[in-house]
Amino acid sequence: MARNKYPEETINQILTVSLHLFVQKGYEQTSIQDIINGLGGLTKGALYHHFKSKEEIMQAVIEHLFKDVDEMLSGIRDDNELSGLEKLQKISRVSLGNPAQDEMASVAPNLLRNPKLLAAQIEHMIEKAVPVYIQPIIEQGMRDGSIRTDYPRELSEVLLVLTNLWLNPAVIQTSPEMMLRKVRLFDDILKGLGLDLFDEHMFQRYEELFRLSAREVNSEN
Amino acid sequence: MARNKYPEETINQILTVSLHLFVQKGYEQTSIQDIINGLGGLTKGALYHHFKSKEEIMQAVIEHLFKDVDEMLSGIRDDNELSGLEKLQKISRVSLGNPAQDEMASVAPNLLRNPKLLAAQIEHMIEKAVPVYIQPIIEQGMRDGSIRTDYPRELSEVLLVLTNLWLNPAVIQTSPEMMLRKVRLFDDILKGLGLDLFDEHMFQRYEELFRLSAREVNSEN
DNA sequence: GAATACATACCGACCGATGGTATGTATTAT
DNA sequence: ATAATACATACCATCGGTCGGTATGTATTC
Repeated sequence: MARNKYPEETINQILTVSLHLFVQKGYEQTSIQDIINGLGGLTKGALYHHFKSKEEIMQAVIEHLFKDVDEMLSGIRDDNELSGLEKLQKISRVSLGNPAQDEMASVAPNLLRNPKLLAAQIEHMIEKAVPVYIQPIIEQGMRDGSIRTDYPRELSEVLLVLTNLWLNPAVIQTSPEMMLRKVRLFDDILKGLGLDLFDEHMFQRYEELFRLSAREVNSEN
Repeated sequence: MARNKYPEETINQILTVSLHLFVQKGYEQTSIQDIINGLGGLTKGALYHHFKSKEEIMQAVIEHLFKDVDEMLSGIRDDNELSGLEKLQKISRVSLGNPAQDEMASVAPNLLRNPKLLAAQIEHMIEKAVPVYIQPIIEQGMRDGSIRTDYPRELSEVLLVLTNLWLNPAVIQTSPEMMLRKVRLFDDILKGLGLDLFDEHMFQRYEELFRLSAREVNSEN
């Protein structure tokens, strides 16, 4: 293949193809040859010129995968108009608001069959999302009086563990009915901690989703 | 190598060696040759006579790994002397009671570096521990009046997700100090749900653990 | 209680595919 | 012109797995 004047394009293509394969077939089940085959003429030498190992490709893919959510979180964190609580509300509205459209979930239907990706998500959550975004927001909430807790760090972790793992259908497959029940219990838990993240509007979305799916099941007869 | 009159011994040896390697180096990083090398003269042919793939060895190892905890859980579940709540209390006493001695945690210090094992644990939790043990116990508690909830299934999942993932130092590495704070927040969450799982005695253990570690840090000067 | 028939435990050479490397060549930047 | 870069090609050790074969066990028959 002819040499590309703009090697970034090549790199991006490698990452795009790899992302698709890693997410579809799983990291371990994707061979370097699979990636090369999806690259339209590019060869192994080219790939190993840009990345020094399969693992490094994975790392780059992960980074790219979390870039969007990181930008969303930092945008909300740095919004000067909102209280701590309002920021948390906004985050849960965005990340739980469109249950079907979550990029990660939509492409990786079952993270348990993709353990490497699952571990990467947990690691990102603990090493980055909690200390860099959620915990600072909660601490702001403690200062501005919108959130009251003795455990900012620990509460951040609980919030993310529950939303990103327990409420994540890519980790625990969940029917719309059960998802509605889960969200209600989640709301109970948060209310018990003095946190009020959800408005009626959000429940209505899940209820609608539930009613839609129920109708589908009925119409299958 | 001479033929073994009791082939179960051979199988058990394969499983023992594999468990050690999988847990120490990780599943993907353990080669069949590694296992064979640890087997004292047994060869590849023998190994593949007893197991048809590396994956099947992993499955057998996992099963063996969860046998103990399963027996503990079913024993408590079938205890006719206890209320539902008392059973939950007993379970958390046993599984959170000796933080350092948890078999799984002690052998696999970092599950994020062993994603396959992590996924297996989550799967076991959702597919078995919740529906077979915890949920029935909670439903008993609803009948005998010791537990009040509208979400037996969902509450079971939350309990296990928080204890087995969030409170699991093999998943999220945690200092004794932070572990104490986590357990306190966990207790707050449960109390908010009307669940009272912990007695003072348990907190004292974690506090003691904390004080011990603090002294260690001081004596390092 | 031999002889026979079959099942099981194990051996070790071999296979294609895998992730990775070494080296060569053409193109671009300086 | 020359150095750096983008890519190709040939090659490597190791990987998980297969297969034909042997030795040793057990059950059945005579």
